[in-house]
Amino acid sequence: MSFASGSVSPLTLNRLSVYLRCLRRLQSQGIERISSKDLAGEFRLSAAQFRKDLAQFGEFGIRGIGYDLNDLIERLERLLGLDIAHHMVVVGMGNLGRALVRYPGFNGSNFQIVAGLDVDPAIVGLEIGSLKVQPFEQLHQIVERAGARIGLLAVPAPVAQSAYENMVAAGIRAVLNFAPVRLHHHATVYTKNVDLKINLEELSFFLQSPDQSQPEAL
Amino acid sequence: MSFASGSVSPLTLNRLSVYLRCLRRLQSQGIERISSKDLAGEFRLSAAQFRKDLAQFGEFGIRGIGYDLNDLIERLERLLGLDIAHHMVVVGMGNLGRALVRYPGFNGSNFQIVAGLDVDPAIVGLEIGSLKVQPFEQLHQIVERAGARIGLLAVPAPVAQSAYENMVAAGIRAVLNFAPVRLHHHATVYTKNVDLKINLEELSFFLQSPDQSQPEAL
DNA sequence: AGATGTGAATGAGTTCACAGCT
DNA sequence: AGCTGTGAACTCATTCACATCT
Repeated sequence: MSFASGSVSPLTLNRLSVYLRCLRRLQSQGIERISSKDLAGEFRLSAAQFRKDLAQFGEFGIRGIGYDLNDLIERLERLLGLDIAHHMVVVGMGNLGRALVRYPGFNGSNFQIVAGLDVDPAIVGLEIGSLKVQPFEQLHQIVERAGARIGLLAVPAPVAQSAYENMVAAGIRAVLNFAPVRLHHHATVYTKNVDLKINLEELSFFLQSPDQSQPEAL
Repeated sequence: MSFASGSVSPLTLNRLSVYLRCLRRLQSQGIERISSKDLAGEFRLSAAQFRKDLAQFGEFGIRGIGYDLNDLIERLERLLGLDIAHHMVVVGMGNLGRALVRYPGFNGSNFQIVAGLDVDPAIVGLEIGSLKVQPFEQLHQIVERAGARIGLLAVPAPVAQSAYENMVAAGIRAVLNFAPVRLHHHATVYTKNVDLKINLEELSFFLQSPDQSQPEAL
């Protein structure tokens, strides 16, 4: 593989995930081949955008025919790095951290939570799902031993920055930040925010005008 | 208020939420006035973009001086509809639904979960946080009585569409969908997806090339 | 004929740079 | 002098329309 991954837009990338999901659904229905037009019709996507998105990474279809589902799915999975297992650690085992550990969507996926950590001695040692909460001090060893590269940051806002820095120091290479904070983030660690309140505030804004509206995207 | 809210980009809107958060932080530090340049410097924002974003809604600053924090915060809150209480219902009280109900970030905010519902009789009746899980059949009455306009959809993927339609029928006006599904959504209901796996797959992609990278945005 | 892959055209979003106010 | 508010320039993203291949 050899694409300057820094040059691919997150928008494109997130759509690839959506495409993949749609394709798998069709595959599970026994379908083996589809055109961009039919795919778009089925899932309200843009056929042109589907083709343009793929075009960044090579040729995937057969002119005059369409796309072979098995082939396309496999190539998209490789493209997104879903052909290898990703070990993740959860930092902060409050309500959110626990929900993440128990999240059934990870079963049968290539994403796996290998440890949940917390600083609070009252939480350390608890059994959550199949994991025992580990003390935060052991972050470095755990990350190293488990080969974890992804960290899910689920601590309270005031301590998020400090926890983040510990994660970076421990060798974590990508972070999903659930804390409602603008992290001062390390340049070599891919850091993405998932912020519930920002989404709610967007809904709140649109609730003010009682006209129809659709965001779409993601 | 009178802006065609349909014409405001979610990008702008989400940044307004970020600005608001940053401004509150400064306010809590006793600061009363700030320039766009200083704000940008403090929180790695773009000063020009900050001004442009605000410009869509009127004039907020004083030329030669900057912005009055109290005034700006208050106006942004009104703008986003954060001056009124938002009642929310959670549909699907599995792990995620429970975490949402217990989420401490709602305390002291204008967002409040007034009910959690589930179809599973084994879950109905459970006490989660300060709520007792209600049977899904009562959705309509609960929405009506509580004046809930926002719904948090936290059911398994296969039943998400059907649950969504029930929510729309019950009078919900805006939905945050946590299920990994492309909903066929109703035109008059503002529907937004929050998708953990899509975010992880984005991280996965970038983990493949070990160069530095930053997404930024939201 | 039919669907892909792609340059060209359009549209959206961001940054620049400065006029205008305090 | 300093900072806002904003048209103009630019960059990024999406859509169109067609040449190209099966």
